[in-house]
Amino acid sequence: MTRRIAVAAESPNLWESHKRQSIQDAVIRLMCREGLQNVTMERVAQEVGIAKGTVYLHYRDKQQLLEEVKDAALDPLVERIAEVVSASSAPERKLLAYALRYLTYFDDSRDLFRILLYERQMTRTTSKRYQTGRYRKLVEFAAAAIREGIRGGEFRHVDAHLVAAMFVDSIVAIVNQRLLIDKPAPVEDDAGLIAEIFIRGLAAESTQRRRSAK
Amino acid sequence: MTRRIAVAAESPNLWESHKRQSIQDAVIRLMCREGLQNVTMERVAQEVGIAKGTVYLHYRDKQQLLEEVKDAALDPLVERIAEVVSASSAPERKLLAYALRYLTYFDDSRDLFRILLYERQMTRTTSKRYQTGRYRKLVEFAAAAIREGIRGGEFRHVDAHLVAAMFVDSIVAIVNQRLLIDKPAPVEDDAGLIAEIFIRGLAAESTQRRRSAK
Amino acid sequence: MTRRIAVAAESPNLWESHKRQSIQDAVIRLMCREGLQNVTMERVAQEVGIAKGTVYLHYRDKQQLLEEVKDAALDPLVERIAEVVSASSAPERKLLAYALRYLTYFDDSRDLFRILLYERQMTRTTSKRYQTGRYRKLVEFAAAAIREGIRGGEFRHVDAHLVAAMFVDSIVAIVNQRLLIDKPAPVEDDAGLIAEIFIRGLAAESTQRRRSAK
Amino acid sequence: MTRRIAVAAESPNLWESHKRQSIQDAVIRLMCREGLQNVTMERVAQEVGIAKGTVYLHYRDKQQLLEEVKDAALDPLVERIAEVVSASSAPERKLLAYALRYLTYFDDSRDLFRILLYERQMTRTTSKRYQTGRYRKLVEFAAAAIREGIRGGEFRHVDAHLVAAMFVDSIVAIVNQRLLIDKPAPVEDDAGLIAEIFIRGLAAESTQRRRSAK
DNA sequence: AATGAATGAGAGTTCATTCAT
DNA sequence: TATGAATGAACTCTCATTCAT
Repeated sequence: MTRRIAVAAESPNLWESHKRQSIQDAVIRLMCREGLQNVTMERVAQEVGIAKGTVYLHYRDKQQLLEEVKDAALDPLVERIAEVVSASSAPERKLLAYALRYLTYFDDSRDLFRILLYERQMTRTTSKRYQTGRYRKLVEFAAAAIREGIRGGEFRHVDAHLVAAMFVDSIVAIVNQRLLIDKPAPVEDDAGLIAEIFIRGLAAESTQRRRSAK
Repeated sequence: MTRRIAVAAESPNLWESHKRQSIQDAVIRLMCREGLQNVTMERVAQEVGIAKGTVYLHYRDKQQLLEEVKDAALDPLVERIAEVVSASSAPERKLLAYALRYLTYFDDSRDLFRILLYERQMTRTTSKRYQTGRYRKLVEFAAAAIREGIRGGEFRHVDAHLVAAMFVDSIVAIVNQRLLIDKPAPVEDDAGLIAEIFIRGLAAESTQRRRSAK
Repeated sequence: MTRRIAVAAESPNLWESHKRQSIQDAVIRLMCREGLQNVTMERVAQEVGIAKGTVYLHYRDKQQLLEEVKDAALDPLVERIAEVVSASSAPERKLLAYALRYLTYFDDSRDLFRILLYERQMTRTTSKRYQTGRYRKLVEFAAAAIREGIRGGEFRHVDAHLVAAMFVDSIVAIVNQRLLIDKPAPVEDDAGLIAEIFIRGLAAESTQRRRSAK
Repeated sequence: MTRRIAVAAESPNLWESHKRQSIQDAVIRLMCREGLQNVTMERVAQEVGIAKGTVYLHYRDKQQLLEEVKDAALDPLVERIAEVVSASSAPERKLLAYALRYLTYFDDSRDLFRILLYERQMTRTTSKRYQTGRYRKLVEFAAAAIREGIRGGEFRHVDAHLVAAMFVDSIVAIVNQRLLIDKPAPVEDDAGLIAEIFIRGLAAESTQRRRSAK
């Protein structure tokens, strides 16, 4: 998993950054191994092998730590999705690429994201950022692609935002299903399924005809 | 809302059942009014008007209470959805009815379900039951309808279970969007949108042609 | 030391009151024995022989506990002084009685009051109540007596409030001196000294003459 | 404000002395600006612009630092009062001069002295030194003047030490009142008031007559 | 059956002090 | 001499759970 923290060229900050990293890693290990409930500052410190007070040298309080862990884990996803949407490909390709990247990203570290996204305290902790932030962004990215399709005549006139939410959560549903299955299909297949359902589901009449005429 | 507690044939247990009911109601009132965070055993007892210790006469511990509240709130949904799927209508109608009932159900008491389903502690509490239980059932119901459509030739050959998961979480996505919007569209509209996306998305080539020829 | 807590006629409140009393007593014992610094909730509970959590059953937080200890210790003083001032005796007698009661009151439990009044945390804790409250009241009582004397012609025209403050703190000074001395003089003597200094110090010219003519 | 630290004849210690000075200044700035509560070793070091550990090179611990700050701030007062008392003027003039210098001294930097003298932690910190030290000295100075007056026949036979304590705390009372008032009277007026009360209060019968005959 | 006072482990947080560099 | 990261004990407060009545 790639976690990126703003690291200026200064060397001491690099070191500081390493330590924050260790703490964040400990949080994640703890989350995955013992559940969010057991992520106490004491345990975190213990896990890193430092004193409880030392954690407070790097993070103002627990909430800040948790937020940063979440951000570090999810921001790259948002960025990667943003790339997809700002590309110049057709809306249909965008939806496909969107689903593909999403699935790929989560496939890398399933457990972590399940906790990060679906454990309550995490949601609480960052609810504001999340609701107005990441999730909303992800939905908006999808909505943008859909609107583009509508404008271009490929898609029917639908409430793009609503369908975008469906699209995003459909991906999440697949992420979850993949978590439950021992040997899930290749991400490409599942991404293809999602994209196809929505592309067809959204297809304008004319497109449908063309499609069916193919 | 119909809530059923395992009641053996004994008559005095009816009284017991009443009391459990009061406690559960108190939990729900508290959840909606003050948030899950403030659902402490103390407050629950206070709300019912009994002593804290008395709650433990009816529930082993807090977790059991919370689980039962969740079950009581969500089981009726599962039942109502089950009815839809076991009807003899066409798969397309079933998906529509499914989405409609789901949305309607949640629309009735938004706050409660938001907490019940998306607050972390609730998820934690019942995560096992949920994953192997209710959610799975709901997905299976949708999958059944989809398989039916596939067998009947109306739907393409897809992984019914996967698409069913997408379908269910798409509804959840809409439920969530409706929670964020002040004046959401009529449930019928949103249910229609969901159903249409998936029906079209799933439509077999032949069906597509027929549809587009309409 | 008499501490009085509003005790209604109800019996359970009496019991509750007893327990609060025990806790307050423990606080006082701790203060005197080991200093305010060692008055932690843990130690207090230990001293009473109860659990830390139990203290919080009776007091919202530490501050409330400390405030109540202070109030319980000092309110009676204020009441007793209030009696003196509202009597119908001559201003001179009032000042004497004032000093006497003050000294007597503190003489009963020296250590306690030293801490209560002069330890910083106590001042902090209750600073608002104190500054606008008890101390101000005590000063105002003395000021009232002085104003009365001014109106009656016995005292010169002075800033009654300022002199009252001097009067009160002079008493405190004597209280403190008594705390430092092994065998202090009888309170009556010291009270007499204070009263005489201020009565003479305030005496109007005419009064002075009369006095000196005696 | 002149602060003098015991500096032996060694020259390198001059430098040491400078650094202690900076630290003490920082403490005072911090006290006045943000309150005693925020005087942590961290903040002190920050304020000086040195590392926290460096502070411990100059002061054994926090308590020692605070004590020295207090000493440095109050010793000059004691010295100035000492001058007054050792002068050759009449006892009445001495009391007036005493009060005047005292008030003037505190009037210069009210906030600092309020904290230094009345914040709990400071009192705690230096209570022993204070009681047997500075305060005692101040009282003794006043007592000396009073005894002088008694010997000279101007004052009545009273317990000089006790009245001296009253005198000093009366001044403190006025200092405090001045701190609470927006626009206090000129120090001369208040000093005059104090001195007059005590001079008259102490006046021997003969003196009283002379006075009233004026 | 019902009570509710008592418990006590454990949470997050602060800060004076130390010590390897 | 100076650093400042690290420490860890101590603090206040919460709350699920127990148990004598």
